Amino acid sequence: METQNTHLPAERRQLILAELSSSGAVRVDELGRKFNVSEMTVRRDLDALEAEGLLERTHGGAIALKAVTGERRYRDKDEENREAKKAIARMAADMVGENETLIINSGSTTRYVIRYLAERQDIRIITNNLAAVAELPENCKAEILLLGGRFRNTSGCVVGDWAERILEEIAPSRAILGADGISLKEGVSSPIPEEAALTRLMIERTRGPVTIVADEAKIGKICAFSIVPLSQITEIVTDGETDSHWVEDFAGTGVKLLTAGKMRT
Amino acid sequence: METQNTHLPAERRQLILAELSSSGAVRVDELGRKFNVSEMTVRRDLDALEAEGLLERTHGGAIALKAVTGERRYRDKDEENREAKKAIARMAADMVGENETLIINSGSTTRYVIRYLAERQDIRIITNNLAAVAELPENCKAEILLLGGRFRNTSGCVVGDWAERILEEIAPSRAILGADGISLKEGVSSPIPEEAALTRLMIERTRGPVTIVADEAKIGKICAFSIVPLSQITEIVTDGETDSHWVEDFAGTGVKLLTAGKMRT
DNA sequence: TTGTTTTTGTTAGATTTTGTGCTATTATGT
DNA sequence: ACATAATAGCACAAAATCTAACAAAAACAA
Repeated sequence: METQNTHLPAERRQLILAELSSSGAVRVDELGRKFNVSEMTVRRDLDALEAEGLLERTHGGAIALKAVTGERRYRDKDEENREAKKAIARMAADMVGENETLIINSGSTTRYVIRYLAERQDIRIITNNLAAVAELPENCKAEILLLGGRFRNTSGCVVGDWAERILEEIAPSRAILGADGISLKEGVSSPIPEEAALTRLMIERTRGPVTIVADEAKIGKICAFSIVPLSQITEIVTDGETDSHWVEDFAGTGVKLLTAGKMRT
Repeated sequence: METQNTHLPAERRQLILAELSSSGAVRVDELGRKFNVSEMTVRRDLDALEAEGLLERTHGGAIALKAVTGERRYRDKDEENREAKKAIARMAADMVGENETLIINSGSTTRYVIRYLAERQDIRIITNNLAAVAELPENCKAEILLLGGRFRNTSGCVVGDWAERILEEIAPSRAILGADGISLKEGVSSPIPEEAALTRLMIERTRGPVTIVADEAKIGKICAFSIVPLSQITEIVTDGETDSHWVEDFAGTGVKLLTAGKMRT
């Protein structure tokens, strides 16, 4: 290899973090060879990064933090606000009438929606939420139709062309959708362009009510990729913690704002 | 490739936990071979993990804690022949060249194939095997494309029209397929009509070799729904337990019969 | 330039990890 | 029951890695 290329210390640490997040673990000796520095220098880098809480130091190297990377992923990432999300999901699920065909997108709140609705015999669920489908119990009754496409590991869903083309042949009676940002001026938004595009298409294809499920952390937030303005939404289901200031502001938009209480189940 | 890659102690313990949560139990000798360390080292790892309350130590290995194991479903159904399936999967995965686009169907053996191949940066995997995709680790490198369709809870896959229509636009370079029945006269077969139809279409679309993975329990079996005759198959990978009588019979068919030994990696 | 600070390399001793030989214990089959 | 094989545990030595202190090199400021 060619590198007498001397990296800046800070640059080198960034590269270490990048390597770590892609492979899960790094070794002192490997990094030393890779950057043409002594192992002592690598150790100092790792110690500094650990002091910043960016990795976990081990013998011989370092491993990624469990909370960030470790094998559990979307399984407990939504630990935060779990009870609120369950309450929201339950309320949204209870609004579904008999024999409906639903379209549901990815996200941790919609995962609970799917879990609740899967117990019903009379409905069909169309979704790109692979994580939700994979964890359904053996005895689930609803008909589940999964959209195809490229698998996004980080959010446990599929996106892309295949899903979009299938969607164009479908006219669900209702949509229940999660979103990372809900804002009065900017409407509904997502940090992932492909997921934003798919959700937008889901809304276009829906011929009945469009319900957004979002816990209070999402309210007032604006993400990089806009999905639709609020005018295209029928109602928003959120939780009791939502700032009353926002509740008032929504009053003028024509969008119903429903508040779910705490869960018991 | 990374076979003699020496893992960090902490990394190795994480991998042991991952293995444990996916298969429910691990053996000392297997782990020793897998990581190229002595059995004593594995025992020390397991003891340390038990001291942390992360697993339960047993003779010959360790088992997952019941509380942690939780929801698995099609995860432990394949308890039978698990080692044989892993060996078969490893052999089939090692046959894949660089930059290939693979089509892989549902089944427990193919789940291991996907797990192995997902570590490779250079390939694309197209599959209807939802169970396999859902359990992939965070850092998997391959591009994963999931077919859409109706979710079959019992086998953890999708089937039906959507998948078939997408397939018609694809020409993968190789197919690695599981099947429940392999017979000289009746060829490859499946007990589920929809899965049979999808697998047949996968074979039709493949422009390179078609590999069937099947442990010895499937050899000689005939299921209700025929997929293709043996003449359409390039090779079959099975395990060492297969009756030598069958091995001879296959000799005349022009289909290669490959036998995987016990696991090492 | 000069002096100061930061970064890096080297050394030596301490610590951790690992492997091996050996005996004890447990599992398995007859 | 017994015998046999597999597995576990202990102790010690060897290897790898860590820590700390000090020195050299580079970057920086005046």
